[in-house]
Amino acid sequence: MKIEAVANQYHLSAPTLRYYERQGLLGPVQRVNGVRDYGAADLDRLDFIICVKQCGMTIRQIKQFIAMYQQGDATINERLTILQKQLQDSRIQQAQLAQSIDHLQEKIADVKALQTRVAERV
Amino acid sequence: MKIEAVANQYHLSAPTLRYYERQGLLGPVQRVNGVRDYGAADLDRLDFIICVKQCGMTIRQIKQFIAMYQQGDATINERLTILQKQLQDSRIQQAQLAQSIDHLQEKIADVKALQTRVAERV
DNA sequence: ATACACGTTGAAGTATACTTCAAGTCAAGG
DNA sequence: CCTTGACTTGAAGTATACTTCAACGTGTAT
Repeated sequence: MKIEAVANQYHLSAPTLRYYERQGLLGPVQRVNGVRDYGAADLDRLDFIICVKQCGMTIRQIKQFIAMYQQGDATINERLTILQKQLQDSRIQQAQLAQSIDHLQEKIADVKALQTRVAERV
Repeated sequence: MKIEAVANQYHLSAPTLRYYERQGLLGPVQRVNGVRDYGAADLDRLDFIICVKQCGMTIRQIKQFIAMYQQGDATINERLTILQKQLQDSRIQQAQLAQSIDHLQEKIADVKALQTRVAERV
């Protein structure tokens, strides 16, 4: 699979994929005549990257995690700890977002009430 | 209320509060001998800023919203539209986060299973 | 064979959101 | 009086995550 196809499928840009690779998150991806050809393993990895990124991990943290992954089974406990910590943080983030959404909804209700009064006055 | 007290209460730094004010999000806050003294209205506004920021609005967008708010009732429909759009976006964001958290949980389960097998082998 | 689409690289540029710094003011306590 | 600590300002610096650029290579269609 070539870079633009991957970019489209995963809703990111080709430069971003190259950037991820340069940062050591992805690949090195196999080249055919110098052109990247993403395999199943690359796509699985990309899937993981998008997942933990959405969960709040930075590029640097993902990079470190990938590096540990590449060290093999010796790092498995540490990796598990990192992921569990990240899960915990993500849940906090999730709770805060839920709270802010509730808050926003209330503010919208307030503005709506105000809007009605303004409309009546006109 | 002085800047450090506000910063502590809202879990952000004094420079951030000054930055927000410089960006036109907050204030202008009243000064007593040149020192900021945050009033109830300022704190309400800060509360709003933190809410919509958590919901995904950028500083620039909040700034524009505040500017519209300061234009008065004439902008009320537009403001309501912006907030409703933001609520919609936040819910999408919330759904994506929930999905990524599920995804992460699965990955953790996988690593755990692998960890068990590695431990047995040792 | 030549144009066009799509790929490559390294380097520099951009956007966002702060943070840090230097230099100074001011009120309270020893 | 003078030091200490918290505040002020404008300007410059930092971190993160990309994006854009320039110059060039390659495979397919006309």
